[in-house]
Amino acid sequence: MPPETINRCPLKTREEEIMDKALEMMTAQGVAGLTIDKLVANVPYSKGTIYNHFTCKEDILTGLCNRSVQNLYDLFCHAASFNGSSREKILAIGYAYMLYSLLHPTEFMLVISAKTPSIFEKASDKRREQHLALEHKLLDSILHVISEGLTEGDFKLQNHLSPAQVAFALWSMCFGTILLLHESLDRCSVRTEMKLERELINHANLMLDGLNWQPYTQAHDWNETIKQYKTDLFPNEIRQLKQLQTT
Amino acid sequence: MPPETINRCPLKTREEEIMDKALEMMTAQGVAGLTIDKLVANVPYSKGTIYNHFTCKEDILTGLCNRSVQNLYDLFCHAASFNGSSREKILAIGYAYMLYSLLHPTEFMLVISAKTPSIFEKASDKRREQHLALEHKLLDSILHVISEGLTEGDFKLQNHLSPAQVAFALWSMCFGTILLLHESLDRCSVRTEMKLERELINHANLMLDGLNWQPYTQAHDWNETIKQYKTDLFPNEIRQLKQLQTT
DNA sequence: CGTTATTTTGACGAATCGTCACTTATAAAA
DNA sequence: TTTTATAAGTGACGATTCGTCAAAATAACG
Repeated sequence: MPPETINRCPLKTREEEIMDKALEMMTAQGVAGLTIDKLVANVPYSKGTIYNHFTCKEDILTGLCNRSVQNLYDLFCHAASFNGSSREKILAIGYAYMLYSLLHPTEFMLVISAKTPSIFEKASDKRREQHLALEHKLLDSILHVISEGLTEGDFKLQNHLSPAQVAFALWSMCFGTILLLHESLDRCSVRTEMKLERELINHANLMLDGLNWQPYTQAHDWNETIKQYKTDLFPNEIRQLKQLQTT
Repeated sequence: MPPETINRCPLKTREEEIMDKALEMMTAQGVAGLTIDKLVANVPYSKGTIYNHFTCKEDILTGLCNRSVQNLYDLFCHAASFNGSSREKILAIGYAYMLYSLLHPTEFMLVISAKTPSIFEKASDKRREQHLALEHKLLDSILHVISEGLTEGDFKLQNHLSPAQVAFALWSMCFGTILLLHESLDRCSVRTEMKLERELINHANLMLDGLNWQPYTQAHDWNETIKQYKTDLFPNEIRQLKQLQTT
């Protein structure tokens, strides 16, 4: 018999260990900098062992992506706990999304690349299913705030929009904005004049106004709300971010 | 002396020929299916000649991406020529963006991958500059419709938003929506219940309502406008799309 | 200790990228 | 026409990289 009880736990740790090192290498040398051979050299296991945990390189990437979505989910839940109106909560989720993309650029980019057929198709079924489940969870956390807004009467569904459609509208809008303005991407021509935080808030407010989600942009001091995000809701993340920017 | 006048023209043709074949291979076998060796085998030129036109594989991808942005620009201009209100024109641009992504999925995905540092950094300076210039042109075509809407009094700039910010808001929103709902991406968990055309129009209308861009969603028959897009503005594209879907 | 089941290992084959020394083609000069 | 200079084309080659697999190491059990 093989080592059962003894190895079950270390096995999980080892998987994390491999992913940690892979992420470290990618952060240092870009996605293309991750090489199985180099990874083997930086990890106390051999190539065969790595291929025992992951079916291929793309499987490692998808695994990292999943871990990332889980972390993002946790941050979304924290954002939804903001002590304020439902509109402030939904905006906080968008803000959390942005913070995450800035704090963990490599992982954020990974979430996109992992959606690419060339990567996703090669990943193992196990990690693929995991990914879909996690994504669902993420959307649910947004849906939760939406139903809160509905029950509190802060906005009404119009034009035959379902809550899921509203959630998706907000999500895709944040996603597009962050993606196009992300530092990790080589500056688009627009990038020069645009500041991510400002534009994200603008876009979100435009869409929330379009939804007639109270209070309107004009009827509230949103700068004050954002200040609260920074000081009360995400003080740790803001501090980390400042640290990151000075180095 | 080398062949000057005689070769200058064929050189350009040859470059197109190589890119055409590369695109064909990628459409058939995915982005990973494109291999220099395979490309050499499918083209009447040798590897050395290819490397004479392109510095590396990534340079070919960026070249294809640029060609794609140019085509998209042409489509945007056509959309902006729609015979209707400024809001109808701006919505037509979003619709054109979607049509393009459906008609040329490989090229659409390329526009994203080409923004990835691992690709963009390796491309030649020449193609990088070209890319930025093309992207600027693309944004300008949107800006043009925005200033039209402003001069016609269909909406007003509010909250200190500049025309460029409005253009960017609309662009990034369309981009995010199309990207997340694109067939080329493996279905997100949301994908199942969402239809690209419907959601794109929804999102655009939400944002345009937020901008107070007249006429409001409720005050106009947008289904009729979309029907006009299909029959009057993009009859060829719609036909091609139907052909594509039946095969 | 010996046997059996499992994990770990790294050398290997296959595929791919990009280079470079050499060949071919073309046009000006003799 | 022949020669020569220069550009363009070629494909064999070295260098990487991926993923496999037979053999070695390890652990449990009799």
